[in-house]
This record gives sequence, structure tokens and C-alpha cells, in this order.
Amino acid sequence: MKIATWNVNSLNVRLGHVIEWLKANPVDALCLQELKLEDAKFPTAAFDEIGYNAIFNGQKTYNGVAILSKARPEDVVKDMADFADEQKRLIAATIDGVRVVCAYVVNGQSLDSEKYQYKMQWLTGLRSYMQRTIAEYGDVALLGDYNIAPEDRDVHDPKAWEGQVLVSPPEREHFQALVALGLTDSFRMFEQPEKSFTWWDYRMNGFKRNLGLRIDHILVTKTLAERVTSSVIDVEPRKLERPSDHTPIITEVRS
DNA sequence: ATGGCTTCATAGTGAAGA
Repeated sequence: MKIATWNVNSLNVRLGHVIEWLKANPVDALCLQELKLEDAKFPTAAFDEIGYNAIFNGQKTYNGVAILSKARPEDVVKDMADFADEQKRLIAATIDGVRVVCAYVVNGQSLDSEKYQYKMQWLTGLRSYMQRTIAEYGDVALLGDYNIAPEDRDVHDPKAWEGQVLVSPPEREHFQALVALGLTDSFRMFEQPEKSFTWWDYRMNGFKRNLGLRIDHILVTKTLAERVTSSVIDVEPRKLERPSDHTPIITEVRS
């Protein structure tokens, strides 16, 4: 099966891109982040027309996550049970026997911001949530916008980014804590081109100059990692008119 | 150049993203 994740930065604006991408890339599950729309406005029919089920956890203006899947999603859970959160950042379901967790990690804004503290707390909550989820389900994949570049090679200019949000040591420690739960960064299981990124700033011609970061990830439990056959970033959607600033990443798991 | 661009909410600009 193929599983993918894409921060679409407004599903209203990007619906056409997502539909066309799914037609060209008929993955078994696609996790979306930053829907920026309330559940009542979710375009369920548009996905139904192309053979996809949709589950979603949205809110007006900000955040919002969804999972699109060919198979019917089972045991749908929204939010983290043990972490009270006004913001809609997590949804999970079992698809083809795999527990798929779709997360939109807090950005954090800057290290001296209250939002950074919220990010740290949220990541601590996610760690507990994932620990429990792995214990309960076994085969688990955590897909989404982590808002963390795990290593310097995931940053176009590590010197320029040093000490900034998205690359700070405490954030990277949170990423490694997820790995320590028994999760593997599926993208790094394979030889990859240098300067592989999933996000580029809209400003300064960031994409054309490849001034990006790798902050969207697909982590899988060991049992799944043994069956992973590929993991790739698809930069094509970033080349379209009015693109999202993020682009999809796809991991394939042998059945 | 603490800017640059895009989205949303709003009807001027401001917040937020990363």
C-alpha cells in the first residue's frame, strides 16, 4: 500500500490540486493538514466522486486535518484523548490494517514565543499518544507536518537557520524521542538526493532556488519499516499555479 | 530591509504560517 502526506495550506484553495494529484497518484491513504475550513464545509462529495473516503477534524480559519483513503477507515479517533487542545491537529484511523495517524504539529513561531512552549507541550502529548497507539495497534504510521527539520541535511542553509524555530535542539530532541519509541523515518531508509525538501518559503523565490526544509515526515513502526519499499518526495505540485508551500511525500509498504 | 509571500477574516490592515 502507498501512504502519503501533504500540508495543503487551505483545502478551499487547493481542492483542485488534491483531486488531480490523487488521480495521478492513487495512493491508498493521503493525510492532509492545514485544511483551514470547518467540518460543515469539507468537500466530501468531491472525494467521493473519485473513489475516496474522507474523515476530517477541522475548524474555521486555521489548522484542520483529514485522511482520504480508498478503503473504509475504521476506528476513527479525533484529537489526543489525554491532551486538551482547542486546535484541530490530529486524526487517526485504521486503514488496510495499518493505524494511520495524521498530525499537524504546532509551528511555534519563535523560540521566545508562548507558541513555542505550546509546541513543546504538544509534542510531549504526541509522544505519550504514540506510545499508547503503538502498544495498542502494532503497525502504526505517523504522517504529517512535524514542523521539525530533524538534521542539518534537512535544511538548505543550516548556518542561517541555527537557533531558529523548526531546527532548534529541543525540537529535534522531540523528533528523536518519537524515533526512540520504535519509529523509523521512512524517507531516510533510502539513498536520497541531497537537498531534498518538502517545504519552501513563498517569498524570495524559495522554491526555484531550492531554499527549503524537510519538515513533513512519514514515520513507521519497525514491523512496517521491514516492509517499506520506497519513500519519495513529489515536487510536482509545488510547480503549479497557486501551490501550497508544502509538497507531498509518499511511502510504499509491501502488503 | 524583523522585509520578502500567501491565506483568512475583513472591508483597513493584521495575524499566522515556516
